[in-house]
Amino acid sequence: MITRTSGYTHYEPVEKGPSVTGPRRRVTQRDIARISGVSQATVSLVLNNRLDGGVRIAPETQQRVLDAIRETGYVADPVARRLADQYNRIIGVFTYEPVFPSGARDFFHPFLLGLEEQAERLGCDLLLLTSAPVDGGRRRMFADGSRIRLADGCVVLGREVDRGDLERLVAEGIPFVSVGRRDDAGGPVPYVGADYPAATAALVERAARLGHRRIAYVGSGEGPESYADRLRGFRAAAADAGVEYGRIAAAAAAPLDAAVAEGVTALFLEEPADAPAVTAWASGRGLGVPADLSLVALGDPTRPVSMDLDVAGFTIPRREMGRQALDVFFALIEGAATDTQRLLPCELHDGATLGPVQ
Amino acid sequence: MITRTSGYTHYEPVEKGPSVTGPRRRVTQRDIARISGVSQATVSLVLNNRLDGGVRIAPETQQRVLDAIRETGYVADPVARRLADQYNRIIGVFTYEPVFPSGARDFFHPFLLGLEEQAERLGCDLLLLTSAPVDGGRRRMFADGSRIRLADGCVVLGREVDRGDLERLVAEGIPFVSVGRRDDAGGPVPYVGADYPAATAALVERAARLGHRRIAYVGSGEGPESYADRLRGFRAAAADAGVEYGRIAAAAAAPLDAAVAEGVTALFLEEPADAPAVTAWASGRGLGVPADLSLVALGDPTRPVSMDLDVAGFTIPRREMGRQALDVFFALIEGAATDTQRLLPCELHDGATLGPVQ
DNA sequence: TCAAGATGATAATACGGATTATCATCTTGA
DNA sequence: TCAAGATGATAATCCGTATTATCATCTTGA
Repeated sequence: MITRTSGYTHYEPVEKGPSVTGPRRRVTQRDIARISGVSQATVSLVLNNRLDGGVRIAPETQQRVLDAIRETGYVADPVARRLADQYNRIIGVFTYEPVFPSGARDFFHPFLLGLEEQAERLGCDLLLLTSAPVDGGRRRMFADGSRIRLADGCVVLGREVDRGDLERLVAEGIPFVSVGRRDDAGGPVPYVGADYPAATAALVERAARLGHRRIAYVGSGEGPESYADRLRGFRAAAADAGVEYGRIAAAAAAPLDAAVAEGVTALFLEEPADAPAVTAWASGRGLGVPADLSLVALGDPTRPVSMDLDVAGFTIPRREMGRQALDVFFALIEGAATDTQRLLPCELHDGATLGPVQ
Repeated sequence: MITRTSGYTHYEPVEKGPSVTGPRRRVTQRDIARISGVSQATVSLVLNNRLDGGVRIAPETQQRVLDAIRETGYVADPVARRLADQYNRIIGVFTYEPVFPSGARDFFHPFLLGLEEQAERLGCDLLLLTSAPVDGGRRRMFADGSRIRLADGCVVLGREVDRGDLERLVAEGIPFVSVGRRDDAGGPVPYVGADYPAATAALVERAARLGHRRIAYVGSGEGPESYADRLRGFRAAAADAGVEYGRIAAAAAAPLDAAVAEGVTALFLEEPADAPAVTAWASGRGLGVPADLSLVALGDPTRPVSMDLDVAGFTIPRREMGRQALDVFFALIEGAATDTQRLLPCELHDGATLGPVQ
């Protein structure tokens, strides 16, 4: 059987009806050349201002070409440029989940805000790789007919990123930057992440200063790098401060009860979204927060309407991460020497759930 | 002086340092051809399964080619593909304001949601035209070096769209669709809009049935098409229902006072975001809502609004508008016969501010 | 036996732009 | 007067793929 490796479908070859304007043809350098009475090569040279080397074009000729360009509104076809040249100033944005989720409290939104802001500043466009086929709820980066190479490279967003995809990006030498720290994948992965270890450690220290002697990390501490980073920071800081610590696998009633029974006085939630559930559990047990038990969310304090509690935690600098991701990307492309692995500091948030031990 | 018309700057031609993997060259059809001892054309033919017409390739030959493809992991370069074809399945998204505003209740968000959803379904990518220069707070569509022609066409978003830009889009035959109804611009403008007249009329009729005999439209009724549409629907329905009506230029205290003095019992707000201000004014005057005065918001609030009042009005089907915008766009591209000017119904929202006249 | 058809594959070209080698033509200076 | 250099512009080629026209070679039937 012959499989279609390309996976690409043309627009329907429907015969176009009698359109008013006729079939739109792009204005090409050939057209500009014809209009201004020069060759295509000349147009290209003028356009790219490549008059440095041995090439020279008379000022009047240049002007004629530029005039024709202005009149026609000519713009170089980025696809052609990409083929001949190497870059087209299009930066792909790949996400495993839809870029625009329906939830109002959108996780990706701030990242995109930063990306867009910087893209505008740098004069490049963002290509949302929406065409990547979705398989089992997640987009596939390298499916047949993958269009990821349309752009100069890409920014990878996602709570959890496929290891294989990263390896392939590295192996194929496709320039890319991950938003969020990633472990090596057959080579160092460029990223701009949040400094979870430092932020978590700072909060642990704060708890220690407030007199907490037994604290617990609530969560798996594995899976996405961000989870592992939190746990790592937690452990290191607790050990440094001489605080006893343990880990609770999930924010369920049984393990939480056990922890409290063992004298734990502060809970550090890997997943900030667990805060409401834990609060409800505490309330059900008659535990006052922070009087009897302190609560820290290791990430952005999520405050749904249902919760009146101002949970202590830290803020991930999402917008700035987006911005710097593009900076790193350009540094990669241009071969500039910069740190291509950056961890940005998080802003600590005091909140009202971390108090002294009674 | 030579001006750079293209606005395009190459990435710095900096010499890349000694990379570990070296510059990996893509595997091309030529490579496959060499490996399997055939011509590049044969590879392409096998790959695309174009063996229907006069072209024939022996099964064994096909197998050799397919084997080589499998061994090398060859993937067609989408860029070259686009060049050979006419379209690149990239759809530009142009907005006059930043696509990702910081406001939580983002006005554009639902539109983009629909666009992304449909783009994924149709297998095309969205190009956010972020490189368009901003001039006086608004993006310029046709600035020098505009990259709008970079895509197969574009979707235009924005509360208010520049007439000149639309005319140029029409004149140049660039396929495009406006999200939101637009007046003709040197030709019919394809759009997917909200049916403001119908929604507004429905609310007017409802007020009439509730006994209101004097009602007022609060707003300019001009500027964006959406304002004019609301006023038109308002006038027509009021006349039909035999209700006396007038217009108040702005949601300011003086004209509102005057209206009430003249016996107006229901206010229809062109700009839903004015609701809080009007509510505050009513409360200040001791007017009960809806006991003494009914209030209707003609649409969704465009600005984040915090209000305890559940204002009667209607919901703009933003997500669906985004979806159908892409449908219309493809219909244009493919020359399919469809209505390229669509008004989608809004969903009426009862709320608690429209009541019977006491 | 040989023209007509079938079979299998390729050369050539297009797509639009970037780049290099090359070619005219014009100045100079000796 | 004429070679050397300066000047201005272009032809040719490449990038990777799709497509069409064309070309060999082999069968077949009368």
